Order: sequence, then structure tokens, then C-alpha cells
Amino acid sequence: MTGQTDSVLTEAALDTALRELIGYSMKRATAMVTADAARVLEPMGLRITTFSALTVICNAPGVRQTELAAALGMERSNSVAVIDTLEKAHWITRERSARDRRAIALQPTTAGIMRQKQARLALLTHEDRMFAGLSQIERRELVKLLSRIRA
Amino acid sequence: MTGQTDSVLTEAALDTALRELIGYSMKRATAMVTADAARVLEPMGLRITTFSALTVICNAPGVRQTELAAALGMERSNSVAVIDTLEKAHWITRERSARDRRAIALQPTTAGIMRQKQARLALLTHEDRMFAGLSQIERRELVKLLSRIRA
DNA sequence: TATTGTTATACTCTATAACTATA
DNA sequence: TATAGTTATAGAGTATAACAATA
Repeated sequence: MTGQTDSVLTEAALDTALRELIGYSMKRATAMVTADAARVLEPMGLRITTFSALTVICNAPGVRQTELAAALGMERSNSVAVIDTLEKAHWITRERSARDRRAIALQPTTAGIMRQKQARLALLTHEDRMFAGLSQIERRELVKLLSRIRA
Repeated sequence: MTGQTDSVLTEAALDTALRELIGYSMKRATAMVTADAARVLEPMGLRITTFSALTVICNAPGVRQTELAAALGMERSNSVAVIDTLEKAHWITRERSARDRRAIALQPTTAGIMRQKQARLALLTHEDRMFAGLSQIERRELVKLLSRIRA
């Protein structure tokens, strides 16, 4: 192996041209963060989507499936499998709403609340590691800048 | 429809609890930006992955497939289909390397270079719209903060 | 008529293992 | 032995259409 290449440009990183696009930096950084978060959640039997849904249900007991999906920016149809997973793990229950018999109210179980708290702490630790290069002020600044992006 | 819910919390957004995680804000904001970028690229016959690969090839003619995949943070195996797409569109060519007959040097065609330039301009316009709420200084600050995140 | 949950389906992205031909 | 490109495959996320029950 010579390490040689047929490329003319050998000095700059190959993705330099893409770095002028903010979206590219966002995508690469987010992929890094979410991959690490997924690794943290995996031993707890959670994925990012299931953790997110569980967190919403724990913080808004009785939430409907459609509301949940909308809050997480996902399709109603795709939320079904996520909620199935949480229900099979006995972390949440589905209860027919008395007021509107079409709707289903999602309730967290005691085990679900405990698991969510545990996963939340693990993720906060993970973020403290990933964002160690940023001060608390800079972390808030990052979130603030992200919140000002509009489609 | 009453608009009523079984949820106890009706005032705050349902994903408030998730907003304490920086990764959540990053994921939602990035999804918004990349979805819009994909819409911009689609009429040009490009997706984000194919545009990214084409851009690297245009800026580093002769780059190898393995180098390309590494630069974009994707698996070698997954880069094959992306390069197939670019080759079938006649935007790039595959050439066996003379120095190392295992390797393939990727070269952009004239049409490929033109398409990349066109797509790049469309994406810069798209970003000017998405990031209109941020000054140029703030955009650079955002990228700088993202670059300091470490796994 | 419209909405809720659901099923079916398809497409993209991603990840791993294994093969071939070259080094 | 190791590397470059490739194939096959499977999992996870995402998107659309259509259906039954209910409003």
C-alpha cells in the first residue's frame, strides 16, 4: 500500500466544498450525536424514536396517538409501531377515550416512568460528553440559533 | 370535533421535555433543512447523497471510491449505488487506476460539472431562505459551534 | 363528511458479512 | 495477508393510500 491517490487535491479534506453548506455541517454533526445517543439507549431497550415517544407520554399522560405523532413530527401511521413497542415492553398502556371513542389515550406505567428517567439521565451524561467542547452559554446559543431556522 | 384532549397538559408544547436535549433540537432542525434541500434537488435528478458525491468528485477529480465514502462518512458498500446513479446519468465516469488496478478513479464529465454548479447555486438560494432569520455572523457561529462537537 | 387508529406498501439511508481481483 | 470494489441482505426511518369505527 503506497497511500498514493489519483486525486489532484491531496491537502484539503475531500468534503471542503460541501462545508460551505450549513445543512451539510448540521447533518454530519447530528449524525454523530444521534448515533452516540442510540448507542446509549440500546442497552435499555430503547431507540431514539421510542425514547422520544415515551418521554412525551410521561410528560403528558393521556396524550392521543395523533397528538403524539404531530408533536414528534412523524406520520400517524408510523407512530403505531413505536407505540406497539412501548406497549409490549409494558412501559405504556392504550386506553380508549371515554369522550371520543375513536381516540386512544396513552398512559405511562410505573415501569415506563422509571425507564424514562433512567434513559434521560443517561442521555444527559452522553450530551455532557459530546458537548464538552462547548460552554453552557454556547450550548444555549447553539439551540437558540437552531430554533431560528425556518422552512 | 371538540378539540378537547385527555391530556393534563394543554398549554406547553408536547415535546417540551425533549427540548432539554440538544440532540433533539439538532435532529428536528436538520430534518427541516435536509427535507427542503431534497425538494430543491429533486427536479434536477439529484438527492442529497448523490449531490454530495458529485460535489466531492468535481472538486477532487480522480478520487477513489473508498476515499469518497470515507469523506462523506458513509460505508464503501453503500457508495456503490450512489456512484452507479451518477454514472448512469453520465455525470461521472469510472476509470481503472493505472497505478493500482484494484482502485477506480472517479472523474466528472462536463455535464456533471455543469449540473453540480447548478445544484450548488440552487442550494445556496435554499439556504438563504432557510437561514434568513440568522445574520451572516450567526450562520458562521452556528457552523463553528457544530464543529466543536466531538464523539 | 371528517377524524382516529390502523394496515399495507415502498423507498431511502444505514450497517454487516462475504466474495473477487488485485496488491 | 490486506485492500478496493462489489453484492446481498436486513434493519430503521419515512411517506402515501386506503380501510373500519366513530364523530
